[in-house]
Amino acid sequence: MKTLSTKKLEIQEREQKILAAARTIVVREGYQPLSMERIADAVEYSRGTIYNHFSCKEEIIIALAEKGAAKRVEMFREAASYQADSRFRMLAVCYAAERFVINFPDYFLFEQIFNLDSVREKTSPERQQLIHTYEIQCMGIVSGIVRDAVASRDLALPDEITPERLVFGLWALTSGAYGLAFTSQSLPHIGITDPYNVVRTHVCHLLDGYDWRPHSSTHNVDQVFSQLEKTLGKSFQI
Amino acid sequence: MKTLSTKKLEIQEREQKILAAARTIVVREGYQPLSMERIADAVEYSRGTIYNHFSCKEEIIIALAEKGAAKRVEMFREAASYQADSRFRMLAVCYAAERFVINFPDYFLFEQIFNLDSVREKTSPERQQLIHTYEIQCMGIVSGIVRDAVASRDLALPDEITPERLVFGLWALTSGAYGLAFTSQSLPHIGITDPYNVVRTHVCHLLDGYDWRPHSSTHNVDQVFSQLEKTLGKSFQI
DNA sequence: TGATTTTCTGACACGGCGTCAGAAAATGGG
DNA sequence: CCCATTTTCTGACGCCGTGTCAGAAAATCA
Repeated sequence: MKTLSTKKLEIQEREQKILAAARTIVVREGYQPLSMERIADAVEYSRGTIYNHFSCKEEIIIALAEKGAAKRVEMFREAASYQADSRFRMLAVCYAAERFVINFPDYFLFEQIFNLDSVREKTSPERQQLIHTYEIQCMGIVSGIVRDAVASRDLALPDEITPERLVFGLWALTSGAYGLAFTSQSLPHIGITDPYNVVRTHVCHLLDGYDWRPHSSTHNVDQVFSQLEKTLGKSFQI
Repeated sequence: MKTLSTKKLEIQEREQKILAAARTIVVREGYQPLSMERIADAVEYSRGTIYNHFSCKEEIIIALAEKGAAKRVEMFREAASYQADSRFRMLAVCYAAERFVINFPDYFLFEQIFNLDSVREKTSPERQQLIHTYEIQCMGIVSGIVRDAVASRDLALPDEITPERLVFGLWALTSGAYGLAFTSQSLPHIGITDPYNVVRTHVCHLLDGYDWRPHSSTHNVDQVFSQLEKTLGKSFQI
């Protein structure tokens, strides 16, 4: 009975080892060299054994994308629980989104790969559903802050804008900017060397556009983010 | 001499045929089934001949991404030349960006595929440079409008915001939103069935956040876009 | 210890990529 | 029009990565 649990445990652990190995390869060498062979070599099991855990390479990608999504939820939750006014909490979540891509660029990459139809098609609906759930959770956290803002009169949304629509805008702005930060060659050419700062500025102006109080002019943006860095930065490591 | 030019012409035309065939396959069946074999079958030449034109599959992708980028520049140019105030012209370009992804979703997809490092790595620096140039042109058009706005006192940019930084924000917002519109399963779940409309709204509010006149409140947003649809919509077809 | 179940392995078939020697077609001078 | 030369085209070949599966190895259990 003892040995049984030993064996079962070994198998369970191996799943994580496989994912860790895949992640390491991608971090060190990029997506291109990621193959079952390489992973098998790294974990010192045969390719066949890997296939006992994951039915194809894409399932490994999606499993890693899922881990990343879970991590983001965790970070968002912590940021949103900040004891401050609604606007500050909103910026805290933006900070979390920023740290996520900076601290875990590989997770960000896995998400992008997973988003290609040709990859997603090959993955199990169950895991797709799970990622989807994490996405919904993130949006729930952020739209919750928007609702709090409305409730506390920090924000009066126009009729055509639901909290979810506002969230979508912020989501698009940040994910678009971080995507560009990774892929676009043009940014340095037009003098943008600090895309993350630009996002911060634009988020603030977008919130100002909706007249979300307290207005940018009353709070120094840099101060807000350096406070966030001090208080949240540490727990976002690793 | 006549036959020579005939042959040379045939070869030149074939290049376009190959690209058209690749595009058709992707439009009809997606990226996954795109292979040199399939393309060769479609154009009725052997695989070897295809390799005389393009050194690898990725070169075909990038060539298509390049065509798309050229198309976008053309659309942006037309939109920016609209005879109207700076804010209206800005919205015209946003409309062009929107029509681009709606009318040519495949070009949008090729760009996204090209943006993956693993794909881009395999392509020639020359073509990468060309796409890069188109990107710069688009940004030049948009930042030109911003400069016009500043010159005509429709807009007073804060010190920390250059025209390019504002452009980056709009670019991130739109490309992020359209990317999500294509890939995210979650949008319908949170009641967003018209992402393009949401983008329009957010762009307007972002411009309001920068106090770009005339302010949203004085111009009906829907009216602006329906006018754009009437005047630009037709020339953006095909 | 040996029968039974579970787990692991690597050889195999398959499919797509990129190459290249030789076939086929085009060209051009006589 | 013919044939030598050049250009273009082809498909068989080698390579690599995927996913499978029969049989080997290990674990379990009575």
